[in-house]
Amino acid sequence: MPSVEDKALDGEEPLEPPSHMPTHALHSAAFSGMPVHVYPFPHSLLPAQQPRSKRRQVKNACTNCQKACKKCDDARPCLRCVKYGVSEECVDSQRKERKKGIKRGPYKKRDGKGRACLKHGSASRRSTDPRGLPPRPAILHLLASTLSTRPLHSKQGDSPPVYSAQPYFLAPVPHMQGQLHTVSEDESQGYSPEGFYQPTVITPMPYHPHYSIPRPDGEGTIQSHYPMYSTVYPKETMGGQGEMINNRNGGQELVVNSKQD
DNA sequence: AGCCTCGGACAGTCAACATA
DNA sequence: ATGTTGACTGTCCGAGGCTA
Repeated sequence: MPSVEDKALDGEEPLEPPSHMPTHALHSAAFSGMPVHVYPFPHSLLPAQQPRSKRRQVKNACTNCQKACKKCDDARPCLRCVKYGVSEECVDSQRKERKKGIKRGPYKKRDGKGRACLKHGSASRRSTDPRGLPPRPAILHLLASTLSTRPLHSKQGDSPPVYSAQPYFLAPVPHMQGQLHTVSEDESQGYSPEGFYQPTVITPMPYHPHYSIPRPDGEGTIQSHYPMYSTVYPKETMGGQGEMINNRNGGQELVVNSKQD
């Protein structure tokens, strides 16, 4: 069973998916002047052809994560090592040299239908809905900073991390029910019979790439470039070693010394 | 509940091969 | 020279077991 903290690290399920339509709104809002409630969109009702976001792998996991077969990240120390207080052991694993000179048989010709490689056929698997449903337009994507989840990519020296949006839908407050966009029979196939507004995409707020953690000496906080995970870091992991630097995102971050003399 | 282990699916890489 | 293919290698999901 994956532990809760691994889930938190993974950010795969930022919110517990409701068993059916949610009964309470996350919060209220106004959309196009209309009062609405914002609900997390039930995963079970997400269009099946919506691709499950492709698993993204880091280029090089640290030795600890590699050993534990757990998700690593590009930062050093990685989140997992920081969490377990082994930041100083968080080093890139060595990659073996690729074998060379291996002879290959003749190639199978493609018959003009996409890639022959079925082993990597995730794209074709995702492209069609098993129910034959037409593609649905995007459901409203709202990204609240407190609900933001995991980076699609996050790499030191790379562009700032991009975070995926959690799908939400807007529903009118109860007295507005009569103004619902009603989903046609065709549209509703495989989806909630309950109405929701015409799919609308709100551009996500840019992810704020910093979070604060208390300094070990109690003097203020430290800004780092990880998302705000639910995990609570043990105090000893900060250890007092390391130094504060200004990062390129305009904040400060703690650089942990890998070795102490 | 949290942590550890580990089998195996998945993803990325890149050299061999094909072709313009 | 450039594109394609597929073998190779690494990552990490997810299930099961163990411990506190």
